[in-house]
Amino acid sequence: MKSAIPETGVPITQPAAGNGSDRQEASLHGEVLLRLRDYVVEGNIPEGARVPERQLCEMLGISRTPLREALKVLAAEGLIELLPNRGARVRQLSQRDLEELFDVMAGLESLAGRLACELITDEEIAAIERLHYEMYGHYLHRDMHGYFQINQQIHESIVAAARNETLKTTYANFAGRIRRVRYSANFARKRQRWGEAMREHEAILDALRRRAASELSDILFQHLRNKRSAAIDHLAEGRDAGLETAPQGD
Amino acid sequence: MKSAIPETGVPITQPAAGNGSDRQEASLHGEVLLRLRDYVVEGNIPEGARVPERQLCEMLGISRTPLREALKVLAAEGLIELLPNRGARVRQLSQRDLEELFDVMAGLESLAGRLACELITDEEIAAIERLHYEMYGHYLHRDMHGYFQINQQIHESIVAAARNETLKTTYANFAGRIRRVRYSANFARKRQRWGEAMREHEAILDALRRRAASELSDILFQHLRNKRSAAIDHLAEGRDAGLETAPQGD
DNA sequence: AATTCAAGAAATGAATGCAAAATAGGTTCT
DNA sequence: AGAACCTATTTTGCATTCATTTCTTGAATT
Repeated sequence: MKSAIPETGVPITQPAAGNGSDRQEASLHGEVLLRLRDYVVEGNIPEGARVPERQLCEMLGISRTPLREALKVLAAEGLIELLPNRGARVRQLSQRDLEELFDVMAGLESLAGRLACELITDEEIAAIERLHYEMYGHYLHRDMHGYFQINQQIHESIVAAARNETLKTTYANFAGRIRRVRYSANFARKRQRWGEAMREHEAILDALRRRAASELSDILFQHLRNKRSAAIDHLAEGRDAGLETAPQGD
Repeated sequence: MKSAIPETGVPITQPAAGNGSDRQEASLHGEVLLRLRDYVVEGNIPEGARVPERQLCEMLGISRTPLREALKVLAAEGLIELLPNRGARVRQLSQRDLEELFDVMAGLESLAGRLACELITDEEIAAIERLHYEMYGHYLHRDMHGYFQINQQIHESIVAAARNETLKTTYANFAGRIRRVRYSANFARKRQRWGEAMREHEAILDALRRRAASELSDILFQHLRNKRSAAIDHLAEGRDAGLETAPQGD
């Protein structure tokens, strides 16, 4: 059979039992939504692959009703797409889609920086500085993975400093959509681009210290724009080489 | 007796039959989603009011399954909230929520302006200029309603000029969330603020003509920020005066 | 008279059932 | 042999049904 889905079937026994994150959802639908979202975001289903309801139901140990509700929400979030009478597919992002998503992310981070300048505390800045130096260490050791993680923490700290939950949620949504690509995009960085990124980060910190809102906004946008280029280039190469993440199974 | 919903019950007979907008949704769920979203955005249900499923089902002439799917999506969009075992309520926006939403809108428009500078054509700018002068006419005649409409068209034109469908969709989503407030916020404009807004619009056009991305980004953000202040002030007054829940009827 | 409690009614959350559409498989025709 | 067509199976979309939970209402108690 053509099950595009690995049978990581862990039925929902207790709702959100014992996980650290503050997932409050008590309803089955909410639980399914969270699990499915993670499942898709983490790339467990190949891009463009069909997602048969029945199989997911069995995997999650629920009936189709709450599953279908969750699918509708995920579709609204842009993670999957629903083909009329043909079920759900994991959304396949075209190059243009990625460009658009990266630009929106850039806009959101740019906004976050602007807002952060208004209320950020010296302590928060100090925390970001510490992250920055930690990241610098990873840079020096050419530890790409560590660098990537800290990098993400820095950007998240800036978003958090914006003190805008709506922004944070929206940012998280978009981040989820491009997560896989983002990851590989970071690995795609050439040495040269890596050095650039470090310098940009220093400029970000500098602007943040001075609470220079407009300037920080510009720098962040440009920084993300550069990331976008790297990511798109990388993806284009990958796809040209024929390793598009194809619908496994045929 | 406690039906918060006016019985504007027009059952769904033909799916999206004969409406001009390109609502393609062939599925019942999609149709319900579009109708319900409009219904809520247009303020037909008072803020904070319960949205009984049964009543909506009768109103739309459908069963609960597709309705509940639509409600889940609307909740994900932030238009309504779902209380476990207690049904759906139209989301009531706190002052803080509004501030956050306005700021995110400001960020999105700011981004739109920045992106627009990259590819906008002279014709598009000319079109916006025409709108601007038309709006100026409304301003001179103190025609608030006309002014408001053109104003919105201008902002939408800028978003369109950004050539980013993802941004456009996201923008539309947030615009829907604050639509009611936005409207009354515009009416709240004092003469003085109105004049300011006109000047800001001129600055926007100027920056756009020069394709000055960063500058336009700043101006747009500030412009929306000022709108935000007006709106929040207005709302605060209204709520203090006790007229919180809203327009229903017209 | 007010409060508390309880039983019935109603509404929600989820599962099941049914009709229509799509897919797969085999057959026929060129 | 290959393409087109027709039928059987699967899958989807929606309605209906069932089980809990919440709300209502009325009676009993203090």
